Amino acid sequence: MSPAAGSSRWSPTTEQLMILEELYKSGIRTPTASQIQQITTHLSFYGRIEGKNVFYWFQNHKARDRQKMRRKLNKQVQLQQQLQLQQYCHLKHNTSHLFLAGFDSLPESSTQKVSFYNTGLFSQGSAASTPEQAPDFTWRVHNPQSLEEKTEMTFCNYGWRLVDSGDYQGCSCCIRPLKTLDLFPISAARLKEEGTASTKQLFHSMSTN
Amino acid sequence: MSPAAGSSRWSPTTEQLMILEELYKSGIRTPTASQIQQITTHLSFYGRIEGKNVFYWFQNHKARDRQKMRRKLNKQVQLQQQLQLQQYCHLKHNTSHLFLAGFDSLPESSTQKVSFYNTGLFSQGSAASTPEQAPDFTWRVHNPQSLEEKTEMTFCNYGWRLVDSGDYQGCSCCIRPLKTLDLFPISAARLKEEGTASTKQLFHSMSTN
DNA sequence: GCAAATTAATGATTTATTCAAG
DNA sequence: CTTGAATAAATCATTAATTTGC
Repeated sequence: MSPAAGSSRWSPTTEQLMILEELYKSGIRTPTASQIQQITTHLSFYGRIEGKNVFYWFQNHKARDRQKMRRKLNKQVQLQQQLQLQQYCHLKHNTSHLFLAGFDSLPESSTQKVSFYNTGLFSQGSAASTPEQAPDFTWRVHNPQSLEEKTEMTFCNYGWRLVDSGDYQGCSCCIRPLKTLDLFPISAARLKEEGTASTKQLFHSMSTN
Repeated sequence: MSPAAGSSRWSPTTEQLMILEELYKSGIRTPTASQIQQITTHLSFYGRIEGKNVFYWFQNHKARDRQKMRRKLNKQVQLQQQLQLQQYCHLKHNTSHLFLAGFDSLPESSTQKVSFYNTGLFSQGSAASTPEQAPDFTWRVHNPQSLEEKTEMTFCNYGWRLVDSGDYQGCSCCIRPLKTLDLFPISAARLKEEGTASTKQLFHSMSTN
């Protein structure tokens, strides 16, 4: 690619990335238009950047973070399920003279719900974000006092005018009510990616031991 | 709400709506930023309107149109399935001395694919759109010659500057390759809304005849 | 070492879903 | 119930890592 002409898509410099991650860690998830503008302005010191880049970065980072967490949770739950299954099979083995043949559904907790936003990753963040090795990144974004203020714009779509509302108002994600997601009966799309091993699979993995 | 202060959300005037629908019928689905700007400008003659209103209108209209069509298609297919099922059952009845008991899957075509964009609703539109009762709507949007030009922006997100590229370039939806959707093995989300009746349901509906 | 070829990350777009005003 | 607005999920597309054969 031509070096100066800029390639077709933005790729963040190391510093830009560090700052963005710092902001994310500090609790920002869906920055308002004015937040985006300020962030863009500050980051443009380290290289070419537009508002939409910042917007997309947060959107993608949030989504992929969630995705990562889901996968992790599912792994845990799968392990737990396997354990339960083994216990169950053990019981079954010890009492095989009483009942026979396989079973198709896990005994309990298959439809257990887990609070998604309560897992700590989405914590308020106002507590710390100690700038350990943060370089010349000195502008703070959290303004705990104004957490009550409703953010006038949380999504930044076509043609929104940037409304300068002074300083940052903290992350909007902290205000909205917590959501709970079904952990187990998951949409087909999710199943595609992090499909919780079916009982059949579990059986298979066990039989090969 | 206060009358003059503007209610919380835009509600299109009759004329604005008519024009928007005319544009939609003419083939526009995902207008570019410049298209949005021009449309907005023209529509603002009939009442207060912003670019994002136009943007959202097309997005929603397209989505709900598709949804409507899906429902219609599914109804058709369900009927067809029912017919097939009845035929099958008839055959089954006439040969019931040969095989026994119920079946769980439809005999054929359960995984048939159907071209979604080929159903006519998404037709090119350059052919007609005769302005039947279109009032003072005189500005054309289709420019068949420049269909080859790639639209530089198809989605209009945060902070995109409106790039004035002269006139309209025709709808981008006409350029992209046709997509085919699985008609039958459908995502859970779709199933929720327009769930094609399961064999069980079909049986039930038949048994109540 | 070093490109061509694969694969993994991730920026950008589109589609689906949800919320809420009227 | 309809529909404007907003968000989340899925998908596309390009770039960076990484591997592989020389």
